[in-house]
Amino acid sequence: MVTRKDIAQMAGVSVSVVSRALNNSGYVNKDKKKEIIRLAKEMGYQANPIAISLANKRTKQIVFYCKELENAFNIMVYEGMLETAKKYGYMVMIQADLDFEKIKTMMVDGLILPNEFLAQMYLDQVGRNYSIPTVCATYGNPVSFSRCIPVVESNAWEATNLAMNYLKNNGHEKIALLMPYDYNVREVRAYAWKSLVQYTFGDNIEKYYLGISKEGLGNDPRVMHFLHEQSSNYRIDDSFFEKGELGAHIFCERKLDATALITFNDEMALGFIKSIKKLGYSVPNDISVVGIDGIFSRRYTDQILTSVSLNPKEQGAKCAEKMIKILNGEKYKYVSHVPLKIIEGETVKKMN
Amino acid sequence: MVTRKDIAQMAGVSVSVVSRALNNSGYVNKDKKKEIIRLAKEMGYQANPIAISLANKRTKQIVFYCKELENAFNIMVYEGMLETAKKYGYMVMIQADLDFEKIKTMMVDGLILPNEFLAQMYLDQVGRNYSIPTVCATYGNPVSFSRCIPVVESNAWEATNLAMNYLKNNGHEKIALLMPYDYNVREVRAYAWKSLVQYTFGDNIEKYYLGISKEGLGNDPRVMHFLHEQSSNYRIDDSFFEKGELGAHIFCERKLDATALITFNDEMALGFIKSIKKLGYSVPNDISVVGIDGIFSRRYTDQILTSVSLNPKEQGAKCAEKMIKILNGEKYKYVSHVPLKIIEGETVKKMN
DNA sequence: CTGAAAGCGCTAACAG
DNA sequence: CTGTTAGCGCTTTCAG
Repeated sequence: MVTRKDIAQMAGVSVSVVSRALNNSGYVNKDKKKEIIRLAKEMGYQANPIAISLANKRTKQIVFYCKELENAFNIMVYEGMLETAKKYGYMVMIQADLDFEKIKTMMVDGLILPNEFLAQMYLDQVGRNYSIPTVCATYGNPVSFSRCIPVVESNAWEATNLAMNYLKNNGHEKIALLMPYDYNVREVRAYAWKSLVQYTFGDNIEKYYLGISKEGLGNDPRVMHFLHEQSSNYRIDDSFFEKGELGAHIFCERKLDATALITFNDEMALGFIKSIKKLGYSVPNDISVVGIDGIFSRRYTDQILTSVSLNPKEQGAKCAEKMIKILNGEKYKYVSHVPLKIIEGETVKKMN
Repeated sequence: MVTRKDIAQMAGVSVSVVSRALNNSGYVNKDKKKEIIRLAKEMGYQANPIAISLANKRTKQIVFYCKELENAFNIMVYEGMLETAKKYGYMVMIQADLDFEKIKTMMVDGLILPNEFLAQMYLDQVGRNYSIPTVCATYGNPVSFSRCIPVVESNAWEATNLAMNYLKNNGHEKIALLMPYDYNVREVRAYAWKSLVQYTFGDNIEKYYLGISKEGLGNDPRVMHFLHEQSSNYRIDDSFFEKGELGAHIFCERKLDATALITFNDEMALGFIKSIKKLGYSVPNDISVVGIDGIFSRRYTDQILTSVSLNPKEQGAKCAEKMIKILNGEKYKYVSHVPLKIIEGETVKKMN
């Protein structure tokens, strides 16, 4: 490996001069500069990024600490970061091995977390005696770290409201909710839905909440194979789709008279739609479905899924932007918001 | 930031002793060692990975240089790497910004490339005057770098043969091929298919090759919007699905009497199936479909897709393993192979 | 405009 | 067993 020292020797100058020439900083004789640059090229010189980082105390690298990469949503978030960070000369890498200890050994300037739950875990596990500039993508869920980590929020509460409004405007009254959690879990989509359907469903409300989880379904054997979930530190979470499928069965069994359904995310919607059709329902004639996410798998179904987009790409972009502001010591807002929008598909029936 | 020097001062020893204690190397007085470790914890010491890397001349990091992350196949490859590398104390990160120059500024020990085409581009663009241990996942395509980069091959030629055999065993004779390339492009699936159907189709062979590309379809306006493809350095390649959809239309227009179709990958199969059903065909009654990949989106369609799995996870694992052998200076095979297998789904009709 | 020198935080002989 | 010393490759004063 050729170093600046080698070039200096060849050029008959000192390393400082070589550094200044190559970095375009400080005074260097024009001719010498040219010669140095020429030599560097000729000798195939490549700056050692590690040495630079050690001296500068910054790496120009940011890590996105995210598992569940099979979920296109996260990829879209990453894509947004990547583009924005690039503009500022930063690189963003994905690190999917969720070993929090390992994060301390990473050569990066900052850390971006994909949701508030992970942020909470992170703070609990390593937050005490370790700190690196951190930004978190959030979804409006109630968490306690609110004041510790700057966030970029794509509000799932609002998203649920949007979905509800859209369905109501299309004449739907009885709207069920499909979730991967128990009825009692504090989740913002559930809050939004509950407050809006309370009057409609009254005491029956819980029936219209399809909570696909061990707690929610008790000993239902069909849910038991989702138990593997907690088992491995890193796993392909392929269960949203399956949970959606199971949701369809439960929907039938409960003989729900809902004309529409909102799902936790698009993946669950896809699973639900596949199974509900097999069970003899037609989408959207018998049941309308609205997902939340806005990922491109929406297109996979026979009818393109109607979804509330959480705008993952913009969220990612804003995360990167905020991170870079922090690293540059610039002013930044503690909380920023990402606008949402309905992406109309073909899974909602117009009742009016 | 507290350093080993600080700890040394506190403990009244030299940095070497601290280093030896913390690294568990060389002789250190037992009591002093304990005290040092205690102090380190108490003072919240965190080793600086950059300094360690500079001194050791290795980072214990590997980069997987891969765009098209929205394609679950690549994610599965990554997942395999991740797990294997972890066992050996290595981290694998994804870098999706395909700026080859940037690769030189990365603080990693090795580079894994996702396919032979990218490897070719890499060698052409930066291979001359830069070199870092590199491993490439390949698919049996004819490329010229064979001697420069160790590869882990999941052979798509074999996969195509497997698919053909499977279809033949199920009584299919006329088997079409759906590809994202022109008929004349050198691609290994096409080779395999051509040699097996030549006798069946004779001069008509080209009709049964559905090549969804600008060159293949000439001025067909429906293919024109795929032209954006070359435009950006990083892009979400969402076009396989759409190309599959277009493939269905062309299939109808050509009034093909094929009873089965093999597709370049699973994504294309999903697109094809969605559209061919809209055009009034039933899958698998009117047309059987076999994909190549074995990704989990297979499940999204009403009938689970039958596919030849290229075993992405194992391929990724082997890539990581080979890389680590190289880095450790151990012996390794230049070419390794990944076993393939048919994953039966519901998209192939038994004709016999 | 240039070069010597100190330093980034850690490793690894090697003499004691 | 311990401490000194000389790096790793680059940056950045600061005196000349």
